[in-house]
Amino acid sequence: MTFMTSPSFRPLYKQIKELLLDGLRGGEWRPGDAIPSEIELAARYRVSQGTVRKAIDELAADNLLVRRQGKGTFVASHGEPQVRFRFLRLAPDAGGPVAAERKLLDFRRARASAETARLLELRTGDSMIVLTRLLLFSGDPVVLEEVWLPAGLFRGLTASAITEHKGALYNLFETQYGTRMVRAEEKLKARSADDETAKLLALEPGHALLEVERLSYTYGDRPVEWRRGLYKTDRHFYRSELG
Amino acid sequence: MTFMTSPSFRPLYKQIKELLLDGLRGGEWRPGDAIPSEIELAARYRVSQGTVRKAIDELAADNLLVRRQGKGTFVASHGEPQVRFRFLRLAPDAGGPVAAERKLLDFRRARASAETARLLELRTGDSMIVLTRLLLFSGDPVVLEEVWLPAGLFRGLTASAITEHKGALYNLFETQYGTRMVRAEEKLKARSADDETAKLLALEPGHALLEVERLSYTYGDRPVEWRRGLYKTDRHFYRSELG
DNA sequence: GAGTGGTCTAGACCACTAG
DNA sequence: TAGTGGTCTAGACCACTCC
Repeated sequence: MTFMTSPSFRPLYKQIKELLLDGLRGGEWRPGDAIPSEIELAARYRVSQGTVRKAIDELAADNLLVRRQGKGTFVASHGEPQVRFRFLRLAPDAGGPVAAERKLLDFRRARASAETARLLELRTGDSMIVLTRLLLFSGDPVVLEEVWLPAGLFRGLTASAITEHKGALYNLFETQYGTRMVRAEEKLKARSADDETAKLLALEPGHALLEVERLSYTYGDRPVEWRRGLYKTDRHFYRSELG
Repeated sequence: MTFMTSPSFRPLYKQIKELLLDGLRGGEWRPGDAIPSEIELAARYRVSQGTVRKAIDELAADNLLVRRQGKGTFVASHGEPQVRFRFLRLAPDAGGPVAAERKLLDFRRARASAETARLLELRTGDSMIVLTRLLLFSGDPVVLEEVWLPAGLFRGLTASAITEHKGALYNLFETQYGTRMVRAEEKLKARSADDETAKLLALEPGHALLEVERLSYTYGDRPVEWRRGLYKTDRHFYRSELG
């Protein structure tokens, strides 16, 4: 199976990668599952093991799969602790563990504004779920954030499901609603606290806060969540790496 | 050449990678140069082309090398326009090109504080170069930053060399002083403008600003620059990607 | 056409994990 | 010991660039 006749040439391993992505999107293998072995996949797709390998390499580089020598290749999951820190970029000035307490302040339904609809590729007025929550570190309120989700993707999501869930929101989403957040883009600005925010974050109005807007994507670059967070950066900072 | 006898097994391609890194560190190939072809390197190191290939793959993934099909493999350089946006994460709210004007406000020598010395792995009191500059976008001052450099690495650096140089500072550093910035870590906080900053950024004192501290590294994870920037985020935002 | 990186294959063998 | 991913090789051929 070695046909590549230009023009518009598409490498075999890229095609295999697409097939594997289809399996991930379609739920054939779910977060935490092992996918078939390289030899098995090579036989299934009638290509050499090396070609499957290269496809998997790229998916692993994209953080969609995790290879474990001797054990197999697994679908990446927000259940693994190290993954959480890829999405929560806040770290304490003084080292030490980050044990966050989450307090759900509000849970409601709303209609998508023109702007929200545009970002999430929905129609204006589409039904959405909005939740407001507070993150506290050792009792100190540090993050106030609002999360917007398309209601269609999270049918049956309730406030108590969130408060009772242990672990990250993204873990709940992937285990209960089959939506895995794969990557996100954030836009940061500095902003002064308004009265209500100041009260919730236990600081004076006008205090400088870090505003973080996040658009999260699932497989295939489909946007499925929008967040706006206000971070108190008195004893924490946002870490960014420039490669 | 296929000896790998555990324990403390180190793959051949990792060793080749180290050898290539030595060449980069030592200046055998300079930014913009082509390195020898894969076949040539395979012959030099007595390994197969595939092994060299894997070493180069990793260096390319680290943004140290750039592959160009049909032409060769080149040492990454800050001269290429697309690289600049890997380090300047500020983008305008309304799209459009980012043409920044740079104004050097101050150029002086100083001694490393204990904190600076710790970060840059120097000794307290070591000689340093400090420059303060303003970045303007379409005439509007947006970034005020202070850059700390070990004087030993940048002998002969003058204010006029900086003001006369076209292109990014990092481009000047790599072409004139042989120090290429490979990656950086940034810590972000929100902060209120003090009187002097407010004046320079044309805003009122107390205005919320984004504070960005950057530690930049050259080959081999050696820290060689520390920066502190204050960003006006009224019409610009800092972009971050969570993989 | 010559030279470069890019793809694909087939096979051998090593390192790691688990039963 | 069997099965998995990881390394390494040798060789064939393709795509791209430049002369």
